Amino acid sequence: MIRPSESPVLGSRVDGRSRRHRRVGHLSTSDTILAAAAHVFRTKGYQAATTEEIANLSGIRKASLYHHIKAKEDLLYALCTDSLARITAAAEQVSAQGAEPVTRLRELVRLHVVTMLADQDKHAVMLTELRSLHGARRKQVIALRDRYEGIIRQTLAECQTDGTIRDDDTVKALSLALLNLLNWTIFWYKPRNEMSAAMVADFLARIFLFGAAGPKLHQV
Amino acid sequence: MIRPSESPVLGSRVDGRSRRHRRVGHLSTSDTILAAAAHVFRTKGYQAATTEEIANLSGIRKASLYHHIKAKEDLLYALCTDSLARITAAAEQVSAQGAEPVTRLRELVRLHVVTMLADQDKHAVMLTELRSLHGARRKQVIALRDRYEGIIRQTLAECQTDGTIRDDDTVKALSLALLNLLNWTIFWYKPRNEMSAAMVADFLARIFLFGAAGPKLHQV
DNA sequence: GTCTATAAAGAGATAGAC
DNA sequence: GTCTATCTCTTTATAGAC
Repeated sequence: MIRPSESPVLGSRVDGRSRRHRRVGHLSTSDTILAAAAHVFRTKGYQAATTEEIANLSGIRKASLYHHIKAKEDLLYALCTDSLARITAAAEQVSAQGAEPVTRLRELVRLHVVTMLADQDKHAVMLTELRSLHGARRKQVIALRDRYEGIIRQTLAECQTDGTIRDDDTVKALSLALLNLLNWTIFWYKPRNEMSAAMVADFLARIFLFGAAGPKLHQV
Repeated sequence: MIRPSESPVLGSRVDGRSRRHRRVGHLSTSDTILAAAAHVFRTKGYQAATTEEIANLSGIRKASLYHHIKAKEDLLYALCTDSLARITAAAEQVSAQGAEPVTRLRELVRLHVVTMLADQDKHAVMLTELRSLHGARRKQVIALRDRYEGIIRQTLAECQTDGTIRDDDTVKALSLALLNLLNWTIFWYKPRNEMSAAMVADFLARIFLFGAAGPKLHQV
């Protein structure tokens, strides 16, 4: 049974051997289903994705799916919380480093882009299929997202204070512009791109940091 | 019957009086249906949007819808071509002006953002629901989109030539970054925002132009 | 834990009256 | 041009055997 707080991330399981039936990449059945769901949800959208297609891609029959989940929406919820839990945990580590604000901001951008592009299916689903999640679970995912954005905004504010980012724009406007710049990448980046995810991240970070530079950065 | 090449844009009809049954905002029934479809497609996604809900929002019954369209997908196609035809026509006018490249680029950004935010439902559908359009019509919409992006890239290249945009980034990378910055706005901008659409456009243009500035801009 | 078979509901589209 | 009624197909989810 896939439970929100326990849902593992693709490729994260190392103890696959304890399972009776191993699959390609050492994923448990639940993990295989999650990966399949992410792929189909991303490609066709949540509503157009059928449980039958997810099952087939997972190597089982449609009915067997319901041994692992209670409803199709469970898969969406698991993917969203998984995506956000991971990226938020990493961002909080960066924030706790105590490095210069602008250095942390660069790291947050890199982390955001690299994490997002390392598992595009899952993060694309979180970013674009949230409207198909309903009730309390939708609110919960939005709260997780707000918490993550809070880390970005806090760092931006610190950059304004030390003069590396101009302070005549609001933190809110700056964070929206930054997330604009980063998030839309999910729609066009292909792993076989001439640029690696890290290169894309640094390219976008450079545009933002020059574009929103404060007095201090100009002296460098 | 809603035909792709004839589908009018919301609010554009001035000869509404020639219709027997006028509606709020002087929209013909076909226009009302298009607006309703745009709204429901955007809110729930194409697949989750039911023809019944579109009909109800249009003030008619589900079956009456099929006097105006042959299939649900017609609505998606009409919205996509409408969105792109309009923005492309305007962009081509800007390009024909003969002003300085960087001035034209600023105008293109303004046009892009203001047009997009003036009819968010329609443009959001074009930007995010394309995967639900199939066959030849999908290809056609992609071709329209490529043509529009071609105008942006051409202008960016001219900015590189005259030194207002740095030429050590590829035009392709720059255009992707610029469209990142502009397009994601559709997900968070609300008309009641403290910033007008034009202000958002100028804010984003400034970030991009400073962030990707070439040697000439630094002398200004 | 997976299977076949099927229930139950939803939704796109059509028929034909007015 | 809109309506009521209905067809038909798809899809989520369950029942119960193995």
